[in-house]
Amino acid sequence: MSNIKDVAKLAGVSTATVSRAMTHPEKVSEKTRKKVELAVAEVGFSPNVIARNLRRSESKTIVVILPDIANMFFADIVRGIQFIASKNGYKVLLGDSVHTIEQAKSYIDLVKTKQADGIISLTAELPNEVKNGSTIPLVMACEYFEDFPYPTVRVDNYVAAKNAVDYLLDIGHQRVACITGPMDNPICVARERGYRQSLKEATISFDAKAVESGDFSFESGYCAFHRLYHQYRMTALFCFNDMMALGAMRAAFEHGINVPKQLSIVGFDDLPFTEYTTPQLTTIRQPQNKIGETAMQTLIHILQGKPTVQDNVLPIQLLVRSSTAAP
Amino acid sequence: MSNIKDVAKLAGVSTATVSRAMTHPEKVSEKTRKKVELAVAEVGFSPNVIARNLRRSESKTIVVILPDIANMFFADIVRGIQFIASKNGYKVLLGDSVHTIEQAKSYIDLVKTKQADGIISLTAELPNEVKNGSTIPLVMACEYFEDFPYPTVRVDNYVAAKNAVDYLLDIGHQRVACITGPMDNPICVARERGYRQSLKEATISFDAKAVESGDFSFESGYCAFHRLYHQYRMTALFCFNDMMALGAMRAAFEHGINVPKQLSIVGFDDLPFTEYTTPQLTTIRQPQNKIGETAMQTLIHILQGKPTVQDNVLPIQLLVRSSTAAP
DNA sequence: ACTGTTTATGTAATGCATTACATTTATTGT
DNA sequence: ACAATAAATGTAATGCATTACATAAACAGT
Repeated sequence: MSNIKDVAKLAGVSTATVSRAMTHPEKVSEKTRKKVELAVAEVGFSPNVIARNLRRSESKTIVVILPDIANMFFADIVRGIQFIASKNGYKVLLGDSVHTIEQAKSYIDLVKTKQADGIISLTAELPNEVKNGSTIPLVMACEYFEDFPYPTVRVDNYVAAKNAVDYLLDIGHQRVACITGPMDNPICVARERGYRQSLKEATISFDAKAVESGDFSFESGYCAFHRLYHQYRMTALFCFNDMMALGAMRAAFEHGINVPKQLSIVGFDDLPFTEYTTPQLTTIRQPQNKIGETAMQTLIHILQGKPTVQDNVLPIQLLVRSSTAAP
Repeated sequence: MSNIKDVAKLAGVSTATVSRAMTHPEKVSEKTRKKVELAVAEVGFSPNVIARNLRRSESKTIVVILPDIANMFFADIVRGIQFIASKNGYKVLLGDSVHTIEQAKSYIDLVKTKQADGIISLTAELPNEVKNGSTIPLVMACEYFEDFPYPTVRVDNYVAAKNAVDYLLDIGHQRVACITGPMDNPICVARERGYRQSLKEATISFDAKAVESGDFSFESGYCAFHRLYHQYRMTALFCFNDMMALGAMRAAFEHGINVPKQLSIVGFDDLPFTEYTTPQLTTIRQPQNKIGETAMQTLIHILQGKPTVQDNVLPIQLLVRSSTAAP
């Protein structure tokens, strides 16, 4: 492979001029630029980015840590990240932490070893050294935790959950059950608050029997439904994510319960295939793409030393489809 | 950040010794190694990988080009790739080409500029310079095309399709329709051959009215079903992928056709959520994870200059679930 | 004790582009 | 036409780890 010296020799100029001609064309005379361009084309030169990175001590690469690459929810977030990243000359390294802090750490180390400039984390399962604050350029998307020292991009989970339940109450439901996620997750805590607040405002008293928790998986939704079925007579069910909603829907189907005629179900996330299920799932749409874009934009600002918004809260949207109806 | 010189000074040895102590510990005396390790810990040194990469002119990074990051089908392939990659000290850069050759090219350029060591492509939408053969270390997974000059990892699409249709015929179907993908795709050509061969062996004559083509999307499956419905009386339907199968299922549902009682449907791919649909989809499982692992392993072999298998064909599996039944 | 080998360590070149600083060339003003 | 300023280009140091080669130290054999 040819290097900058070859070009310099061929063009009859110094390497400095070649470098300038390529990266700061305005600092070089028209004539020389032409000569250099010609020489570049002639030898088919493209700069060794590793050498450049070494010199500039930056990598123009960012790492996205996500807990599970197979989770559809992240696909559009990653897309948004990539869109803004490539627009700004950044590459995106995808790090599947498989829900382990150790893996996450290995990705964070890429920043320490100058292989990456910053991190966008889609999981709160991070090493403590990071959680407690560090100098690493990091943006958190979706997840977050108390006293978080990094910029965050997320939706208002409280409001989202409240909207969903408000809607169910609005169309006439009185007995609204709920399948939550793991309650050590701040997101879930916020959603549960929304659920409770909505009931409260409708002067419906909270019933612990109406709430079961899952772990965001289809199976856990399926099981939670069975538990609910035996302890609470509901006409509507709000699930903290779509996978659990689908699990519940399956369970309902097996009990011979018609959705939405006998039971309305609302999910959360708007996974890409929820409109392909039968019935199509009513759900809360998170602006995944926008979340990704905002996170990347924020990270770029950090890397450029610009001021950043510490807490980006993006709007959600209730998508009413055919899994809900009046009781 | 500390560098190797700091460590060398603190340990009272040369930088060469520090480097050796870290990368080839056996070439250094017990005593010195201890000293170096101590010094490394003391200053919190981790080698600047960019500098190392520059020296070694390798990046220990590979790029996965995929046509659509939001397509679930690729998730497990990427996982398999990442598993083997990280086992071997490689990082994985994910490149969403958004079905454009231009984007693909920009990822391939990463190899030319030494930012990546090789490519795994999950799409055949590649620039011609690559298609016609080049010196770039590249492995193709799933897709392929005629006279392909790179190692390939794939399933036998002919056999897979034949298995699927054989199964439908075995359980008693006589009128088996088919929704194909784009017929300029070698994969689809192979699958169609399988479909035809299966019919032929059962002495059922091929009927062009029984075949409609889609573009692998849910919508195209939905539309193709409508067309088929009006031109062919089928009791079973084989779709070239799961998304189209789901689209067809929805269309059937809207026609009041019960699946599987009145119509059996078979998909292809085994997307992660096909077991969560109602009814659960009978489909051909591709060993996605294994495909990814094999592709990465093959790429590593190429990078190490070892001999490689040119065409890796992995076994498929027919998953009989509840979208199929005897007519 | 002395030569011949191993083994350990150091020296310095290398990979390549970038950029501060120095020098040369071109332009402007009088 | 000459000084003064601006613009263009060159020189060489820099980022950092690696490794071929050179030297020094340790060990083995007689």
